[in-house]
Amino acid sequence: MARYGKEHKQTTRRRIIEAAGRRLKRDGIDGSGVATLMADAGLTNGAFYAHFDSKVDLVASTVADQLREQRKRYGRQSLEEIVRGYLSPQHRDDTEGGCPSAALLDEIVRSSDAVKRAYTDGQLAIIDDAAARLAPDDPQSKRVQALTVFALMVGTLQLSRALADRQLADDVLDQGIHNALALLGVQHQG
Amino acid sequence: MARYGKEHKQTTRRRIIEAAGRRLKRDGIDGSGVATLMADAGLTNGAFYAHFDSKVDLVASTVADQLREQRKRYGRQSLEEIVRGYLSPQHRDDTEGGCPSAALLDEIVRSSDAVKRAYTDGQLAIIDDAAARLAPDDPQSKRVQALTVFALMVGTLQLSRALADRQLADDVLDQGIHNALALLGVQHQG
DNA sequence: TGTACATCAGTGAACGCGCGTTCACTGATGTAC
DNA sequence: TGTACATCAGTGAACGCGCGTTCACTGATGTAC
Repeated sequence: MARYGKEHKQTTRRRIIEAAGRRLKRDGIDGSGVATLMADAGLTNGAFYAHFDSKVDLVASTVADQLREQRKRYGRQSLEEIVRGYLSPQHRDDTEGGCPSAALLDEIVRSSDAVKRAYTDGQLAIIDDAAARLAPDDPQSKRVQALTVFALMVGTLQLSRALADRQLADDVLDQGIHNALALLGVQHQG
Repeated sequence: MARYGKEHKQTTRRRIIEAAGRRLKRDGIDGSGVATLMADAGLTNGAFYAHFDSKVDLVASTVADQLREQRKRYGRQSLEEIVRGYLSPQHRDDTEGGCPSAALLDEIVRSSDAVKRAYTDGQLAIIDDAAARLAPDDPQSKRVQALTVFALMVGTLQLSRALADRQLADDVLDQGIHNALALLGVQHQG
């Protein structure tokens, strides 16, 4: 291989992390091997350790990246748009492109401290953004509420994904939107 | 080994399934090997296939058993007791003795159809019990509500487990109890 | 009552395989002269 | 401008290990005589 500009290696690292985001959410952490993760990025297994210390290092970096991207996306939407998008059939049917919490939360809980810390830090940043919208003058007062509404959304999406009955799964999403908006005190019709 | 009474093999099977319930919730499905699961039951790996067709068969049987036990336990409690017990610090800190949904839901979603079917069937039985309490004359009308409140509880417990900040994790549980009881229309103080 | 045999739950070694990780090597490019 | 060399991202084979699964064997007991 070639000697590239100094940005090349960083670009490759990003490519690995982005592909890993999709793969991990699809097959789980334990279900995704290093060779597969590298093949997804168009590379072979041997190059992995030039970019990451270990698989755990990649997982922690990927979780952090996923949450950073999610936070950026949510910054452009209203709380109601976030709730409606989150609890949509499209999101339910797109695990690999969707919320990392819904796909990986209970595997993250079982993971090493590095992964848990990356998750907690990234998630709380998203939560604090939401709390700041609920109470711009005292965000701290809305932190727990924002967390529990997010928990409701995560659990509802997971359960909707587990239900084989499509109609029931759709009804659960609609009821989840209703519950989430009610707890947020957001006005809505439907 | 000996030739035992005809109930002996069934007893051993139960022992494997009960130990597997704890191990799977602790280490996850992919994280629990057949040899470990058998050692937990005081046996060696070779005997496994005298009791189960495959690891998937054990997982499906264990998920079904876990939900059957959970349903039985909930039959002796009021809805408010269930909610308060579910969202207690004790339950959060006892993953291996606790709710199989909170520990395994997103891994179950990724599993084979046999495991998903065992999960859906067992979970809906619990949900229909709850719906029958909410509206004895028309349980069907409360099914979706019962499902979404359960989803809230699962998501809240998972998130509480992920948070390193103990105070915040406790506050999330308390707020979750408040939200769940409010959505159920149950009177409560606190 | 005593002996020979059938039963069968459980043992433990082995199977091929993919895991995370290591490492000697490759080869296209930028740099030095 | 042309050649020799240093760089270093990436390759691909190999490591020991644990995975799910198979199978020849064991040995304590119940049954037959």
